[in-house]
Amino acid sequence: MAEDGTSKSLGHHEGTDWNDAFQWDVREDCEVRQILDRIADKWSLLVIALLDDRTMRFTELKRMIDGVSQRMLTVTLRQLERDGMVERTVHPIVPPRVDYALTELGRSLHATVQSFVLWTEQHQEDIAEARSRYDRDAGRLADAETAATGATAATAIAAG
Amino acid sequence: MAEDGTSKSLGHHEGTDWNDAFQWDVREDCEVRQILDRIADKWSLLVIALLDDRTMRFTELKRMIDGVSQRMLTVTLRQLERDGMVERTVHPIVPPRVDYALTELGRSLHATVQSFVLWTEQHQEDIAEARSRYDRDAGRLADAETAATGATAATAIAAG
DNA sequence: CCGTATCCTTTCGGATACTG
DNA sequence: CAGTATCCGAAAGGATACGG
Repeated sequence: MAEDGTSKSLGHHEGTDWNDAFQWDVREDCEVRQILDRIADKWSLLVIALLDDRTMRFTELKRMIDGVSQRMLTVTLRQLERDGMVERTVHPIVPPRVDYALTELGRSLHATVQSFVLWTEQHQEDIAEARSRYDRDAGRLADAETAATGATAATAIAAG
Repeated sequence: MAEDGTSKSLGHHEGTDWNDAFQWDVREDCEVRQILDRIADKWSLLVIALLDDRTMRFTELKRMIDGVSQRMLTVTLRQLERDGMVERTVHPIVPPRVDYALTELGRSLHATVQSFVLWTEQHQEDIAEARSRYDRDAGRLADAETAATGATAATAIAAG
């Protein structure tokens, strides 16, 4: 493993190859972060997923997601509309009818979302297993580390 | 792995193509949702991204992300460790040294994350543009819809 | 039917202080 | 260095009531 502490600064992009020198702009104002926080929130991905199938009305979406409150569905749809992901069509009839559809931008995101969901489906058992293991072993390091430090504290003195 | 067929009500439609009959398990207890909420939170993706490059220590991560508080970095790392995404190695020396590395599971996620980030980078201008447009036109529907409903309210009566 | 407005609870997350 | 514990403000999000 790498012993040296050659920490590279992430403030600027130099390497363009993601596999070699992978680095984001990790700052708070990074746009990738902003956008990701938006579309990866509690409901957005579900809305995108459902709308990729077909155009839907407000009540349809609300019924199909059915954990969502009226307020949050409205907020989510407004955000997605603002980001240019969904298009909102109001039909001026007496019982109002509003249709929501994905834009081209929204459809292009769906392909990526799909791969994400696929990964999750493929690995959910691994994760569940890892969690069980972790929860079962909780508290094991109290013993282990006390013994370890007691044995090596006098011999292993590292420089700050 | 994952050759179940018991817990999912997803895959039993004849149209297994995502483009045709796309549907998730949209419920609250959907595991895809659970996992997605975990890894798509404020810091997890950044940690995964940085650790894919190489093994890092706690302070290194803290310095490179540098918007994160000590508390949140610890919480994030514990969650990722619990989910089997990162491995934590404690060296029993006097100034404690703890290394964090991605597991195989974590590395497999990185590929997907990468495509996600790529999409965001490619479309961030479109999104910024859409937002400007939306914000500029805020309030336009007050006039438009008032006029529209006023003209059509008497004639358009739709059934419930 | 499709929202908006308000209230209120829960959660997130930073600041700080302390431990080994 | 690498945490843990506690406090507290901010934000997310549900419930409800009301409006067009």
